Amino acid sequence: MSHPLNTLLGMLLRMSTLLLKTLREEPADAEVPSHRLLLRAGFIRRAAPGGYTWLPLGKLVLDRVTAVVREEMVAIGGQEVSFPALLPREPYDISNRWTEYGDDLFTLRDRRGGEYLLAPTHEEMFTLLVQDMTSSYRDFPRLLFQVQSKFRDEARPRAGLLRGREFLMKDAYSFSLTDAELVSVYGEVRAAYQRIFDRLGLSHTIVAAMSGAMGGSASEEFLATSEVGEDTFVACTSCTYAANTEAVVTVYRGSPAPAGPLTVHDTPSTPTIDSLVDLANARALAGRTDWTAADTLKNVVVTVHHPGAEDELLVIGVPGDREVDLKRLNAVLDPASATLFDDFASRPDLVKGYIGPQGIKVRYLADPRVSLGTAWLTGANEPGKHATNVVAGRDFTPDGTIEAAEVRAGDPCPACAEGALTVRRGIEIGHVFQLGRKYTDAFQVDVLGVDGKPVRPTMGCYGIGVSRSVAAIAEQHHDDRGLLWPDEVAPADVHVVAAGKDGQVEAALELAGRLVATGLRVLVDDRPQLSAGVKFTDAELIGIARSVVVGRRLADGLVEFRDRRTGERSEVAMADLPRVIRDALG
RNA sequence: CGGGGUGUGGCGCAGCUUGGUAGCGCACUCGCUUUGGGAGCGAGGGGCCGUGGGUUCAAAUCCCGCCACCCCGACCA
Repeated sequence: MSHPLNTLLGMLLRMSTLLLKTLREEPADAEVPSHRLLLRAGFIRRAAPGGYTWLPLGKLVLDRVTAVVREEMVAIGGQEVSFPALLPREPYDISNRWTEYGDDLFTLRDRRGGEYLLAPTHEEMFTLLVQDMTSSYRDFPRLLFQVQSKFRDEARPRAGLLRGREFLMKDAYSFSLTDAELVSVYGEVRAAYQRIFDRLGLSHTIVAAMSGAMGGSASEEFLATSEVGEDTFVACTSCTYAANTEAVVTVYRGSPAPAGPLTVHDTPSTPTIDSLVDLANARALAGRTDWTAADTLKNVVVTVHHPGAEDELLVIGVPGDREVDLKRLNAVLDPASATLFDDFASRPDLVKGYIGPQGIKVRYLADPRVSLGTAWLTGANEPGKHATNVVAGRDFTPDGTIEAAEVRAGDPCPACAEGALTVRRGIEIGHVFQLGRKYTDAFQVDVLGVDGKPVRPTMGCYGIGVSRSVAAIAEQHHDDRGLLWPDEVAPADVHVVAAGKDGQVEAALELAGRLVATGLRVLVDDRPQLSAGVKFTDAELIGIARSVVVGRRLADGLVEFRDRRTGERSEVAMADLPRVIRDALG
């Protein structure tokens, strides 16, 4: 319901009429802090599987976040457009993403049977638009963006806003004629992203990343540091290297010692690495009693699923002290995906527990640590037998290397000699990458160059999860009493609480009106017949950092000013309040 | 899609083992009192117990199927 004062510079929100219901109890369905608090404080409501309604308070925050993103994009020359979310199949067939995106794509048919999709991102449409509206080098470079709902049929939506099937995203695309120009635009967008996330109060790390289903190269992610984040990343203790674990490059800095001839040993009942190491030490295989899991070569069989094609069997060799990280594996295989193979009955040549790379009949990819000349204790491809001194390059030759082994804290940094990696978690709030000509090639976009010959533009692609950022902010800015929004995105500048019955509500409204007239955005708790305790608790839950209590000192013309961040509480004359608030807001 | 869990007024839960037609706290409505840290008393309103089938004189409760949601794993902003 609008209020006459909203026409002035500021904004007045009255809790007595606001569509708001705070929840005293924890919602049973919500696990992570942002989800719990946003529900409890009345910012969002679940409306569909993976879909949330933005309530008035939440919508204010969402719009503030959007405004920051928009400002910074415009500041670097971005031009805002808006595409339909409901799109026909054809462009996505041309880019092959109708198939590559797979089950994550929401598809539907119209009444004539025509096939449509709800767009997961808009590379195709931006590319077609630029093709349609440009014709020469004079039209470049261009940076276009939109802020729009995206749709992805996530296998498992989770954690409220953190992973929905419908979510708000800012997606931007740059079109340049030279690689150097792309690098330059990329740098500008990257810098704008840093400003955006700084303004949003999001503590984040920029990490090297894989480019995922969009294709391309030179990819970096902005990860908001958070324990509930779904991404794991590493950072070096002594240099600036940081990477998503998916993108970590394994370094092998050893130099293999000369090895004796390959020897096969009877090793009954040793189908696991642990049992093999125990037996090797007990029997002193090859005269050694210092065998560890790292001396063994573990060979893991996976089924690779290629979109729109036949499945393929693949064996991956990793040091026995490491697991195959399916997340990393899937990242390097993208758009194909892999699952562990377990139908060993159908492949007698693959002896479960005793597989070795020597003479193997399926495609074999090895961890970089399995480098030329290294010797391993591994399976002999016969039940109950293993072999020592199985040397890479002599006894077997992998079909290639693969980054699929788990990354661990303490692993050597690939970028510097002395550093070790630490492992942390984060929420992916932004992603920038140099897409290249994948889409301009697919749509054969050519424009006339200076020399009159056709030039094919190269693209950059830059995304920010806007709704997800709201959740990330909530994750980083809350305490045990509730949310605590950074000033830039708070639903209001100040929360005025009427505590008392002797005219405090009327006085609070009058005071709120005066603050609004100075341009402040004010949330006033003018709910009648509510105890002060309820109002204080709700104020803390909602999380506007500055509050003003109109209460028992009203008769003396005094109110209490509170700053939840500093814990400061002071008595202030009402006349001084606008200045005090301005000072606090900085 | 694999594993685990849960579906009972708006929210949080009990009842289910041992079938008998639904209850508690919060929220909501009305009255009186109360009013600076989640008020008190009294009187009320609101639920085809996720859904379809079965067993039974009788099903929230027992049996079978389905669906939804949450968590963990595999995919993404």
